[in-house]
Amino acid sequence: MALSFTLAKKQPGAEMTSILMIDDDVALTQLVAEYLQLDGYQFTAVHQGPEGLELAKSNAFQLVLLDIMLPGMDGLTVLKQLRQHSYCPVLMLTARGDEIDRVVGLELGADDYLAKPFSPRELVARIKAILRRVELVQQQQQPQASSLQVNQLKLDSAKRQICVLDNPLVLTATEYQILELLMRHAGDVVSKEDLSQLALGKRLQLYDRSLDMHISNIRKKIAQYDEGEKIQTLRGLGYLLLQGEN
Amino acid sequence: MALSFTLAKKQPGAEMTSILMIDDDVALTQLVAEYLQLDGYQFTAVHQGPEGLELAKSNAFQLVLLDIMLPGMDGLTVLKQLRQHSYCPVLMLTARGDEIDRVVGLELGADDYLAKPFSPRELVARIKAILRRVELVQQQQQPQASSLQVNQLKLDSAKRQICVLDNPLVLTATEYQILELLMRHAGDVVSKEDLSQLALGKRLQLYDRSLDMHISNIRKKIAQYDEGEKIQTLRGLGYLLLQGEN
DNA sequence: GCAGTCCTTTACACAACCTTTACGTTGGCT
DNA sequence: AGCCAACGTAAAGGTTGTGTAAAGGACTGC
Repeated sequence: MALSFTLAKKQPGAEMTSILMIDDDVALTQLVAEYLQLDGYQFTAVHQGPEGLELAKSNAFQLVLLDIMLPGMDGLTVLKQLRQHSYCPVLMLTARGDEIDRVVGLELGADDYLAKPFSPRELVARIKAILRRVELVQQQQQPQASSLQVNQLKLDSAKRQICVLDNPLVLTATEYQILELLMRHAGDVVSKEDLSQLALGKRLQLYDRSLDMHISNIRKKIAQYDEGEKIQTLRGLGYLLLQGEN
Repeated sequence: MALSFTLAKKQPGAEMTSILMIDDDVALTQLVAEYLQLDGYQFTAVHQGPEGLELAKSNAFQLVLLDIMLPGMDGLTVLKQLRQHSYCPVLMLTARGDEIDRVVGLELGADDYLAKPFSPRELVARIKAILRRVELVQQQQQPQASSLQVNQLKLDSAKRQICVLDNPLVLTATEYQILELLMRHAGDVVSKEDLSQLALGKRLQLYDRSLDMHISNIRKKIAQYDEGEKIQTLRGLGYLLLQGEN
């Protein structure tokens, strides 16, 4: 028998963001529960691997906090099995300095990691970063305007071309991706982390300057035709293409 | 997030693109259902081989997602039997690193493969790539202008001849096909993958340089008569015949 | 068989590209 | 002011994709 799925309608705002935590440390999960509920998240905690895996696989959660040191089923195993079914974002919780787990975890498809002990504030910040990025990605999957204009910049995504004052820019594939992202979010700050993951396809590492170089090169190319059109830097936050009058 | 999603419009009144998924993993089919419906596709899932085969044979679907590991009837068997009746495009879903299934599948006429676990984003991208290519093929089967001119190049498809500054080029069948494709899409980037599938009739493999050689030979032949008329390379993207003034 | 034609593979050179390095500058902080 | 982390960018380094000659196969017609 053929099953046809109809899409459950998602009301904006009606649905809370649900977070699942898989960690055997009950006291810790209670602490985290308090903080996340204060921030308006729906929170669920389980203390065993298999149980957590089942819940995570249900795709009922927008994010999973996964402890690596778990009794019974190892956290990395949980992650590996989860990844067979779901791309639900996972934030790993590792013992301090456990470099190996961290690397393996990221390779298995974790979205971020956080070393224990962590401050609740930092946890919330990481969670927000992941969720914001997921939303960016989903936005990118939506059909997008094939052409748009920001000040003197004109984007033609069918031709993969960006023009400044009607002069086509000669951009590399990466430069094009970065500039397109900035244009599609003109007026918003785009963080370096987001740019790196979406355009370069890798997490931003400490002392990684390659994104800065791409921005530098894009600026140089734009400046050939228009000295006024500038990518703004917001120190510590990211980059911004100003929308509207200069 | 906005609830109302606009569909990527094809022709007015054209029916929706229907996709059939044959996979025993119910949770996975539900996840895929959500994503594809968000993208405006009509989606149907079945969990058994024979049932899927029947549906696929009905030609009611523009594309079939086919899991290789199926209980009852093996995915490769389904594919083989489907190919006796239909040329409906098939995207195989294989276990990671299952090289053998992949190769056999492509030989049996699958259009692409995707290793599990995959990200919904990647799945959508692959689907779009296949559908775009299918559209290109159908476009080619339509009656097309029997002659057209791009800069100094003149195509006479009745004679299967292409002239540069009125000098007929001596092209092999493959070279003619490639150049015709580029001319009919002058001004657009044509990916190496598309060129390979449409002109050479095979998927582009890693380290496969034969397309490069054909391009090289075509360039040489064109250059005999006109040094200015050039096939442009867009690194990592494909080739392009510039339309209009040089 | 053999020659001819065509497609593909191999091999090497090169160019484009991305990243890293290194050093200079800026801007927020105490 | 002085410090320090973040940023700008030129130059060097490493990687990858492309150009192309030449060799290797596959096929055809004689």
